[in-house]
Amino acid sequence: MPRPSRWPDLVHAAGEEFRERGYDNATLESIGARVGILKGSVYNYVGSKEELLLAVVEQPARALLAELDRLRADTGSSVAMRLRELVHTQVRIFADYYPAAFVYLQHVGRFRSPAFAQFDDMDKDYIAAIESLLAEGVRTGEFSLAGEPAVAARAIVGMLDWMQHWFTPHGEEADARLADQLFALALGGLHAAGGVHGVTKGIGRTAAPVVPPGG
Amino acid sequence: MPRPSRWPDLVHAAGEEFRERGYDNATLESIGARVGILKGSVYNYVGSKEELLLAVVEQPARALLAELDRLRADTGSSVAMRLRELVHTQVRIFADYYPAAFVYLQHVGRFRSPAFAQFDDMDKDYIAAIESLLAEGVRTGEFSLAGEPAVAARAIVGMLDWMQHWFTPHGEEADARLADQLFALALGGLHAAGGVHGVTKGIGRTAAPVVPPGG
DNA sequence: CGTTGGCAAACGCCCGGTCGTTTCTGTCCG
DNA sequence: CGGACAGAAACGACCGGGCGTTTGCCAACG
Repeated sequence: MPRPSRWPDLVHAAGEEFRERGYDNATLESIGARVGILKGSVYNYVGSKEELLLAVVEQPARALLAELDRLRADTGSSVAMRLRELVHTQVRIFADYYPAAFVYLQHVGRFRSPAFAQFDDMDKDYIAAIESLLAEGVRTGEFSLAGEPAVAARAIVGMLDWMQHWFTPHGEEADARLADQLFALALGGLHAAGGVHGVTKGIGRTAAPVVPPGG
Repeated sequence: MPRPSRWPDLVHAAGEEFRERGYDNATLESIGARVGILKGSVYNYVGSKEELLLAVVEQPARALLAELDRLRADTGSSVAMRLRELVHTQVRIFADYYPAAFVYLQHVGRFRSPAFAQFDDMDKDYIAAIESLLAEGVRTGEFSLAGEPAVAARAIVGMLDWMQHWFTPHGEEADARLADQLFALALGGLHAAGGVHGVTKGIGRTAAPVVPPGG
């Protein structure tokens, strides 16, 4: 039996351990145990615990970054189609980088070390991009949003990012169906937020912005 | 100058510390420092660190539990109005119990100690209640949901619970406006998810459920 | 025989929790 | 008025365990 370097196994084991217990509660002993070695031996492959976290988080983060670039580059499709692409891609990332993507979400915005600052920045870029995407939809009249794009963007991001608490991959097809459902919910909310439905009549006339600029 | 017991101050300080650093990274020394005493003195008021977490999380949890009861008891109003009430109440809880409510959300579903098991149970009840609320809306024809109520419920919960990453209280009025926006987004998504909009045509015909029963 | 990679043990730090001691305050007597 | 006393509350040194990290040693292998 060939004995490949255990680095990838350790990263994978760390991802699962971080997801189940959280980075702080996960121990190198338990991570090592997953690949059948003791914690001291882990250091034959790993420089530090933080390096493991970085490795876990790196791949989904890069995938998300690529999606961000794609979203910004795409100016041809309608806003709805771009949003659909966004939702589908994010669900795909959850499935493909499971559970690493969940570890990323658990820690985003809370990274301490400067080595992770790029991820926090990326997160801000991501929400800003969605925000301006929605603003574009309003500007071009594709839908009419009574509220602020900042709120809608955060609602959509929340819907997607909260998936870490309930989503498990069920194959490409089922995951795509799920993405469709989420997309329909998101897009419908945008269309309806113009005040179509009677229940919202007379409310939501926003004078002052409700989300601070810093967000 | 009267010298009240420092228990409430300590709970408040702990709430802020837990929110900013996370429970694990927060130290009794830093919590004590916030009220001007050393960590040894903290134990004049506090039995353990976990007791502090319990105290922080208790009040917002009770408020949420009350909302859950209210939601279940209310069978007179329309599903939309009940959903509106739900959204408004949750935003109010965020504002009133800031930052304690955020600490609760950070830890919900991840509590280790049996003293916190009740909260995890409550969380499950909460999402189940929303799920059956949406199912009722479909049954009575108030809206037509092509997807599964389980998905829509989780999308709404995600939208609300993710607020921990961006919401800060801005006064009763502004917060209510924000709740209205969120409600409009949620309700619109439900109405539209029946397949009203052309973009969703031909997709989202769910044959197999996409969220496992255990969720 | 050198390299690889495993193990066991130890180190050092952090932090929750304990405890003997001090300091302050207010009250009760003489 | 003033000294004795009690209780509250703060201090700060210390303990013990957990865990990241280091180190020394040894077995297997080419």
